[in-house]
Amino acid sequence: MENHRSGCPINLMVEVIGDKWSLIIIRGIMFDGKRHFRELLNSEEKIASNILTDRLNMLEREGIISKRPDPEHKQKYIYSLTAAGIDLLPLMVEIGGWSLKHRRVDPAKCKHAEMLIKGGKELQKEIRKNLAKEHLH
Amino acid sequence: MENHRSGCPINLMVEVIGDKWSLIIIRGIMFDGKRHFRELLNSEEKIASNILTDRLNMLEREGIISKRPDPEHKQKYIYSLTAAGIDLLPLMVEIGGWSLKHRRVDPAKCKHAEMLIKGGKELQKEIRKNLAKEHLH
DNA sequence: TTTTTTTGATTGCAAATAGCAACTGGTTGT
DNA sequence: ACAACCAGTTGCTATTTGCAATCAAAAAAA
Repeated sequence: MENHRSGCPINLMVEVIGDKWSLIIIRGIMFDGKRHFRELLNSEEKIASNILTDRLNMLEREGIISKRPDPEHKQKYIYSLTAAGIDLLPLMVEIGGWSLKHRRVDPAKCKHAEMLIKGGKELQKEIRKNLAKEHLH
Repeated sequence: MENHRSGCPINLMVEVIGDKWSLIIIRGIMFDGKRHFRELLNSEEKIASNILTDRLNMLEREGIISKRPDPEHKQKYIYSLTAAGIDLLPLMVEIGGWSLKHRRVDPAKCKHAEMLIKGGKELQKEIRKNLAKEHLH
């Protein structure tokens, strides 16, 4: 049985991705085309391998990502976004926009964010379509 | 000096509100009209008073909320959203929308979220205006 | 075939964070 | 005077994170 602090929408989201790593992992899969454990491990923020293992399992259990064996490489797994994971796109865009406005971001690290803000809803729909094609198998 | 894991917009947001409580506190101030320590302490999720103290100080230091003495009550403080805090409104709406769609929310706890989704951009602008009036002193 | 490298993890331990209950000095209403 | 209330602190335990070393299986190189 699941035991939640409350059934409030904000809280239920926070209980899942309210930590220091989940959104970093989702960012890697969603925007950086990272699909393998090792690629995610090499993020700039230097996530530890045990934490990465833990979060990938959690995100899979929560229905945000899915995992399947890589047919091209017997010891690799391919991590994909589920429909729920892809639906986090607008949220990621909002986060990017807010940080762009209110944090001292590194301009070199904002290509995706700037493009997504400027591209508006149409670009977002385009990216959404691509994500669906590449992730929903 | 500030030491960040990276200058990426997603990461800089996660470093601030990537925990189990910050967004719960912001929700209380933004949607439930909570302006005093005691009101925030009585959230359904039962935040501990030391954590609340810590997060309020952090959110103030990060420029998301501000704090001033309550003129009507010498031992109370009034917590307000800053402009950056108010700019989190679209993010909160996205979170609500996502949870409404992908989590098993408690219908009784979704009045705000449902209203904000259905109300669209116009309602959001209206609420934004009210927040500005009540919080930016 | 043997060796080396790479894969997604696991382990052990220190440090940081969260959770919990009791408590504080000061303020307020009666 | 006094009980209730205020934001916040303290002391303690439990859980989570950070970090480095390590693992067996599979793949690549020799």
